[in-house]
Amino acid sequence: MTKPPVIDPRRTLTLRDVSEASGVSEMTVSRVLRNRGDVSDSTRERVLEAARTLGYVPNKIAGALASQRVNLVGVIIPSLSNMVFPEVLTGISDMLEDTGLQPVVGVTNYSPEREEAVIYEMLSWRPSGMIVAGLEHTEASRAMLAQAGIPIVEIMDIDGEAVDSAVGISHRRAGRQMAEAIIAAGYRRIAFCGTMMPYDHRARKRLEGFEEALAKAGLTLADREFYSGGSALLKGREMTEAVLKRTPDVDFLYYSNDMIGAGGLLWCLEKGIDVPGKIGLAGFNGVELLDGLPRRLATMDACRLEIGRRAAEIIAGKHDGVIGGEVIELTPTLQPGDTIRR
Amino acid sequence: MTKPPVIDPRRTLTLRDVSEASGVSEMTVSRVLRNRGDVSDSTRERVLEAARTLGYVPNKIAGALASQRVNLVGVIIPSLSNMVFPEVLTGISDMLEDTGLQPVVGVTNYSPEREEAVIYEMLSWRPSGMIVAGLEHTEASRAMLAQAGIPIVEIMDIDGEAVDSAVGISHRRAGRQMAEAIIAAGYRRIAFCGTMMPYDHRARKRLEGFEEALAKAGLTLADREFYSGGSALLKGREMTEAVLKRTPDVDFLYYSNDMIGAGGLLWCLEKGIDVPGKIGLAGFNGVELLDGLPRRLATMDACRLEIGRRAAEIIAGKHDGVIGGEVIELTPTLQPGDTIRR
DNA sequence: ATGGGTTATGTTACCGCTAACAGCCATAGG
DNA sequence: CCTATGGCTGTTAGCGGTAACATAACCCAT
Repeated sequence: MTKPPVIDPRRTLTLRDVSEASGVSEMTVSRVLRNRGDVSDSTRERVLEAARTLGYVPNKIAGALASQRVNLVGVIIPSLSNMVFPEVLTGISDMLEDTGLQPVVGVTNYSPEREEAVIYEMLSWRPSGMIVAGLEHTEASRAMLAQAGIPIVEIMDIDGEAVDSAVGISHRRAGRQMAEAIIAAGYRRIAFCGTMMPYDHRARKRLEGFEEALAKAGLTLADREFYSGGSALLKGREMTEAVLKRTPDVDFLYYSNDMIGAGGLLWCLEKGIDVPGKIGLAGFNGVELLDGLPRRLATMDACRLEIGRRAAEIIAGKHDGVIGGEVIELTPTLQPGDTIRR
Repeated sequence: MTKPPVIDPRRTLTLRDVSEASGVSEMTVSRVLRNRGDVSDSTRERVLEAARTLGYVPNKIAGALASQRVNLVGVIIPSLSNMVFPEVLTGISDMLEDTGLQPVVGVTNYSPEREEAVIYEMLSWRPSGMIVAGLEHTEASRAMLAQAGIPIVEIMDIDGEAVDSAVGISHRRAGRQMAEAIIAAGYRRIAFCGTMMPYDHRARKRLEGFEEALAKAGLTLADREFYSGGSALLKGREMTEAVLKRTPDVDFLYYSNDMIGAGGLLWCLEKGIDVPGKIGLAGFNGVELLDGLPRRLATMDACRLEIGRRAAEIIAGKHDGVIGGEVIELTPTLQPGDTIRR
């Protein structure tokens, strides 16, 4: 004796429900809903009508399993509160807009272990491609990405070895370039303020490039100060005050990002310090926020939107023919603003 | 004659590969990898070893289809560049941390149509729950959410009708409360600066509540100014200047968010305007940025972290027993800062 | 030896959809 | 008239896992 068919009114609908409601096979319904193959107009109408009135939402899990196709692109970034990454995401979304591909974001909080877990989780959904911030990953992460058999694009940074493709700028060069501009402007007692996070490799590379250029000019950092956590704007103030108290003859402050730079700028202006006469300031990133500040902070644009676009392009382009292994270096432009002497 | 088994070294691995490599059935491998059921230590060892050396990553698509379980929670927000939403996300992630649930973010850019599309897309992956910002959705969106048979939590706002559960604050009440504080401080010529986005319902409700309270005191807005797009800090400056030029006797400016409020504050301080003596200022949100400003802007905390946490809690809690229909009202606290007379 | 209870592993039948192919009908051409 | 062609629809066999049940091996108490 078979169980009576219990019809649960709240169970989720399947193709079969739509097929029964419209009197055609499941396959035809599937074709209609995906706009595939030939279906007569009258049938299409009936199917769409049925799907609409039932409120049918296809099950992509089943679809993806059957078709071996997943329209997702994994995007792995260290943080959302940095403002840099949302902007990269915007670039990615823009470019993916009408490719049928969909970005899915994972956040690592600058932790390599967390990154490894997020990569594993993402790959287990078999995305069509992955975009990962940075070139530094655990051994296992690199192996997983390399094995995945999908296009991988590492973004933001190109100073290092890419698993597959890469789009970014050279942070080492960016640091160097800024140092050269500062030295050319006549500053000599130069200090650095930045993040202490051990895993912010890009900030580290900028500082390395910066010190490299200083060394070439026979200079060394006059002072340095690090922070972690808290309101970046406030930290910028505090660090600036600390450095100037400890090393009063400093004549330039290089910040590892614009937010703390802005804090420093506000503090200097409040104290009536002559910027850029007595002290020059520079940050990094070119954040929109700066437009509203009393004075334009010197900075370097990190090409965030462009990085997102190009990365997405690589993924979308590879959708069919797999090529792989491109490295695209973008060149940030130095925006001297009003905080470096001319 | 059968085809010779072509072993593609780059094809993605399946349970079968691990099972063959370790000499047990696929089922046992599955059990090991999910820590389910009884497996002897020696077998477990062998299986894990095999999986590790092969670099096997499970296929969650297949797993989800078979088990009818998906460990994803859809989170739908209007924007990532608002700083409010990343913070809500942080609250959600924190709370979901060790529930095995994973947030997946979708962005609507404040467009109801886009929201509808994103909801459809998300539901097609059959998530375990959905967290959606706001109470205003298209007819179709509401229907889809209601039909989905999963816990739905609408966040940020509670002034309206929820599909299922809701966690947020009353923006109408928040606006009213701020107006009352301003009036109590003796200000009378009060103007408003805010976003023009037609779909920022929460800003609208705050303004409605604000005007309501003004009316009760026999007052009306002395002026109003709207913006859209661009650097909020800069827009804050521009709007402030515009209002004060057009209506010089204004003695208070209420901003729809802290960023434009901060711009206004910086502008006033630069112009040497006495704040809060001649002009009072207030914003909304309690963003971290404010800590670094020369003066603390009056604002109201929107309970963003708490909202994220509570929403996640509802989703996670319902994982088993479905209850539904809770509405949690959080109460924002007014932070008078230094820009309202006392 | 028998039976009952563990513990550890294997077998079977799907989950909901789609690729690939098969079939059917009408029309057009020979 | 028959066959070729193309448009439309249906059938079959998985995709890669997991739930549920079946089985085997071993233990101990009877």
